[in-house]
Amino acid sequence: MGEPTEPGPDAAAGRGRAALIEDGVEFDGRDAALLRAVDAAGSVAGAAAALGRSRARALSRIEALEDAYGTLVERRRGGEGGGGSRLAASGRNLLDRYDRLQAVLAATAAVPETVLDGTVTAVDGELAAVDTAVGELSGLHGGSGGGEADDPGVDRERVAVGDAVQVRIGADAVTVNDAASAVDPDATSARNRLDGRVSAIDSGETVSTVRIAVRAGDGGDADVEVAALITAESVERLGLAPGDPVSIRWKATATRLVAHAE
Amino acid sequence: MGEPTEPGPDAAAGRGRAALIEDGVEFDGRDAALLRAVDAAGSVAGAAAALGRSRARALSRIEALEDAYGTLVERRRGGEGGGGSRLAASGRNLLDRYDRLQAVLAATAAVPETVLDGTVTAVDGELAAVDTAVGELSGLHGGSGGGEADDPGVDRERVAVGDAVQVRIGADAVTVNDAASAVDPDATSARNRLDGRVSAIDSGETVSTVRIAVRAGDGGDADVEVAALITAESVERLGLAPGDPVSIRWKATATRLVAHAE
DNA sequence: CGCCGTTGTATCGACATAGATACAACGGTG
DNA sequence: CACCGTTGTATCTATGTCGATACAACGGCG
Repeated sequence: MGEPTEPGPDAAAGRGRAALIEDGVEFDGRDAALLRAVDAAGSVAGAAAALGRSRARALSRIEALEDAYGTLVERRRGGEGGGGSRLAASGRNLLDRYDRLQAVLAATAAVPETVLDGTVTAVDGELAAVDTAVGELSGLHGGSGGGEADDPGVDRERVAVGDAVQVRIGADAVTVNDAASAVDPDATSARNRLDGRVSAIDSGETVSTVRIAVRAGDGGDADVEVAALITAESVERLGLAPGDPVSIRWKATATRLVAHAE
Repeated sequence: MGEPTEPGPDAAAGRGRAALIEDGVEFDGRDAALLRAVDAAGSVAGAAAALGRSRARALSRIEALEDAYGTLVERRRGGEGGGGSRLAASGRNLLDRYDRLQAVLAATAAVPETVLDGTVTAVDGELAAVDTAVGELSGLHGGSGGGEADDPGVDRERVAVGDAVQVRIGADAVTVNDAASAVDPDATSARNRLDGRVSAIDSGETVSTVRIAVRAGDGGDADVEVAALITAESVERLGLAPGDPVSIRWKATATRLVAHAE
């Protein structure tokens, strides 16, 4: 218990693919490309040609999507140019939704995460407290809406006291504060707080990954490293350098608990 | 430009499905269920039977996965009980990775987000500044790794000055501070900061969604509402009530820019 | 040595999905 | 009224995936 999993750039590595689901119909990148092509070509026929796909199939695919998502494409036959199709407003919204989902997925692949093993000590609604090597942390469990249609196995929505879980802390959610000028803990909504020392700074073009070594309070374990994504400007402004004592802070609502396999 | 998109609980709604991708091979919920069943049954044959799937197919699927992800299942034939299979450590890691991805996806579906339309005013590496109705915000663009295998259309990785984009702010990344005790801006790495007034509080069991109305500086537009996920305890501690002036703050690295579809 | 249940491997058919093709319907335009 | 390119609709075929089935190889155990 409380064994820290090595954080690292590859902890969240792995590209992914995401799809929206409504009424059992998946909207994936292929569908997004189709809608975009319709928008660009002004007709389903032109879109199918541009994508090298069958026109009849493209049309029936759009109809299948519309059965689940509502009107996506306004089609008109006959008339000027023989007719044509335009993206409906709701179709554009769906594309935006997909793009944002894609952006989130790309971010989780690109953003380092810190993963700590721990055991649940208390559950209060959507929130749970977890005992880890660096002390007690609190985070959200279950997406309360992320039910899996194709994962009828164990329900991994809820956790219970005593469960072994992984605590996932996205590096983009961790705020680094100067240890000296401690912020009044009552003036902010950020709840999880740890003190540590900067152990390494990975400088990117404009964004740096700062690794903070936190003393493992439990037993004589090695230090746990927590990653934080910080703009290079902030690194400069805070004058961060390896060895500096800092205080890190992140919101419980940005912390996810995942039921650990085993 | 600067038109605020209505934030709301359904802004990020929509269930999703995610899959890891390596070497063009997708690892999805079905594969995760298979690996979990192998772990539980101790044999591929037993797992296939438990899932009602073909044993031969299950085995060949595992082989296909192992071609891309490395050894996942340690298989042994002959011997006690005729042989059997165990999940390899790397297989367990892959399952954990998938579960975390799934948790992130479920979270994005459950967590409200605020979406603002804007135009890019400056690009500096992975970071970009965007002009919106509530002033200039900075955020990350592109996942630099979220390339889509099935989306060969426009490259939506990079943005350029002048591009219309959507700024996505996850409610779980927004920190609420008491307006009175302003935090020293130089002591923290959080970069985006806005002042506003609490307009509504959606109290959940232990987590509340606080909506903060921010005056649209640009023109006479209506106020923009930004959502923040806060633990109920923090709401209590800060003594938040509708009408209260607050200061909100979130990290540029937790802000995503999405190229807007026209 | 034979039994047993498993891992390997190969083959066949069912099924779903996609492309290919053909043709009717539509409604501005010349 | 004929022309045109599009939307609808139907049908056939190719392809890939999955289940079903069959059989050889393996190795501990009685």
